[in-house]
Amino acid sequence: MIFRMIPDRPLEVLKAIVGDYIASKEPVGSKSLVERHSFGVSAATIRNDMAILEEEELIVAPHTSSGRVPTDKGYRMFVDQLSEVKPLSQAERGAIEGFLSKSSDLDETLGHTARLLSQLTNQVALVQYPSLGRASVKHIELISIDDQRLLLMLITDSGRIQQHVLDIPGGYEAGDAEKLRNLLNDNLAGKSLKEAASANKNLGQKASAKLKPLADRVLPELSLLVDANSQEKILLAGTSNLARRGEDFPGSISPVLEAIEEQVVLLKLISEMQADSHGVSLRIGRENTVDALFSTSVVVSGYENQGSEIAKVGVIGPTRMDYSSNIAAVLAVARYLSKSLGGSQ
Amino acid sequence: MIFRMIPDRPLEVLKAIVGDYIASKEPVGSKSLVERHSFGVSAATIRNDMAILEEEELIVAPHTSSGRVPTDKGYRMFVDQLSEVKPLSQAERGAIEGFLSKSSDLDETLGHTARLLSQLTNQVALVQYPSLGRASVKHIELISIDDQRLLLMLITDSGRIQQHVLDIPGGYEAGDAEKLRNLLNDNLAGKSLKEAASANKNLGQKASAKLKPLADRVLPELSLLVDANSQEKILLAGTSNLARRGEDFPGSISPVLEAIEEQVVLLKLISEMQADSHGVSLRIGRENTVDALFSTSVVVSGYENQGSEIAKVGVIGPTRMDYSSNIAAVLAVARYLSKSLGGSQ
DNA sequence: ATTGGCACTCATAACCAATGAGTGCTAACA
DNA sequence: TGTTAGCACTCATTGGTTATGAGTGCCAAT
Repeated sequence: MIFRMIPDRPLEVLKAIVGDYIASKEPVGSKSLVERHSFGVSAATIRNDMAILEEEELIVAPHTSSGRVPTDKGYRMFVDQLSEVKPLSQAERGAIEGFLSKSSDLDETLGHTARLLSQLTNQVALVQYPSLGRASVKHIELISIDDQRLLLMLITDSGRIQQHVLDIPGGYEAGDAEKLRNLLNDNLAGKSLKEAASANKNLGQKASAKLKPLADRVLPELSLLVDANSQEKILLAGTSNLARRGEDFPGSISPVLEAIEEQVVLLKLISEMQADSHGVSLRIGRENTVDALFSTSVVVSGYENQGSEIAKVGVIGPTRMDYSSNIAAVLAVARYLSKSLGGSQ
Repeated sequence: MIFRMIPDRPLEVLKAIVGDYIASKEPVGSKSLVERHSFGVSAATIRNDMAILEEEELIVAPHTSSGRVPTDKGYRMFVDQLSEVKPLSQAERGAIEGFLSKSSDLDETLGHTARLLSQLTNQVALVQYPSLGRASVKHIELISIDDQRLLLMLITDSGRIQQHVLDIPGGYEAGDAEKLRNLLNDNLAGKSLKEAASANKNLGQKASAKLKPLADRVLPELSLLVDANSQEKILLAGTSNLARRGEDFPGSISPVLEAIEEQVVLLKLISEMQADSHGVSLRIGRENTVDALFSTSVVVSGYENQGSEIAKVGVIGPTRMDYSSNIAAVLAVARYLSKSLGGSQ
């Protein structure tokens, strides 16, 4: 919603301010602006333009007589204007290619992805585990731990492995576990988790009388494993990057760290974010619903498996970040991650 | 190695200095010392004692005329003198009891442990995954992902689950995977990983001709999974606690964060640490071999499964930490973790 | 619409003096 | 010999005062 049309030059000035401010960390004034860019007009003219921008709350002066700093709204307008993002360097492409070349299991892949993204952007990287929402059952395994314990495992098509140790108070027979395992796989394999959850409920009846007690114990636990909401998970990497940018945060960085360590908060936040036409979604400063993140921006993009988005990757950093390169990096990593998963699962 | 015997009162003074400094963050002077403790002597006398301590490099004055601060050596002497540690509060005991009541799988247990310990101590908590060094094979599983892919899983008696996705370029038959799985379990289950690794090498011959190609592909990968050194892993929690204590670190906390995020560094460090008679081991300041950790102290203790130590838990924080309560917390958590694992695996 | 000129603001840095906590030393004392 | 009081000295911290200068807003001229 743009209430007033903003003329061209002021918009260019905004871009210049954002660019200079990101580079210098210093509020930028009209004079330094004209000497660093070739607007072809004088500082006074730029000042007039800046007055317009200030009127629209796109920039603000920290104190009466100092340079200007972009507001959240200013950053927002800046990124919305951003038509093409800064392409990655050859070295960066190389790094991405290199890391995904080796096929490995999901845990490793996501772990590497997180590290890669944090190194690429010098921000905190976040990688969400594939949501169980759209996943389907690849395999179910029941493994005997001892005579009173079973390990229940669920493997989804996205490669996620969920496991849980079950106490079977009365004990069980090895053969029964084997039979139940087969029963489960025959009935649930290939089904989406939602289907599986409901099918699971009716499965108790299919079980033979002998199998019944064990099934009654295992099936509810399986339902728990299948419960998508309770199984969301996020991987973080490069939190030290936050610390290095400590000056960018008003008080201390510790509330920020706390917030992103609190998985629930972060999950809620990124689940609210809807990708725009470029496939990327950002929250700038106070657009974040979480107080502790009011001075940070979050950039995320979805990654896919078999054509449908299964989770998100992204970075989180100070609002004063290089949006262009961060967006590029997030997009590239998301794309490569999709490719890597699509090819190997 | 104590070169000179230090008389009793100066030692008491050292304890008082450490205590006051931990509480106040301020260098402590002779005057505040006599008024907060009842030494029964005057400030001038305390000053003489302090001169002795300074002579021995147990304390140091930040600037010519200011209170004194313990050196690493001073902290070391302090903790070595520490006969009994501060017992945990009822609430703290409750928290520990509460958390371990619910049995769950290893991942969850260790995750909870890390969070618990970080909350208990307000420091960064670290929990090492059970080392594979002394573990034994509980179960091996081969699960079909698709016709060119197998998921190889290794479950140890400590509850650790290692997995890896294998490409089988030529494809394989479902029956063969099943047979190989049985062969592996029959020959390796119950063996220690070291035994398994060597037994594994000879297993190729036992495989029937038909099984041979698949076995040749799987067995080396299994060896990799069994390789104890490459599979070490550490869980961290509460890194935001470091940030809150930011003032305690000279430059920035970011190098510290970097160092502890670098698992290899941390693993090397804690593997060097040998528990003392109380079951706890600490590195104070420059005793740490890692430069970035020169202003931190590390407190670790081992936890056990079936009577033998399998890994370590601990905390890491500024040298100016409350050693007494942190040692108590680490010890208690390690003990309860041992109990929890011993009872459930 | 653009520009040069100008008065004004205000954060920052520099300098200075006052304060006071804390020390080391010495001489007296038990 | 160990302890104490007294005293001169150091030096980080604080507060106040004063430049400095980057940057602004406004206005009249182009």
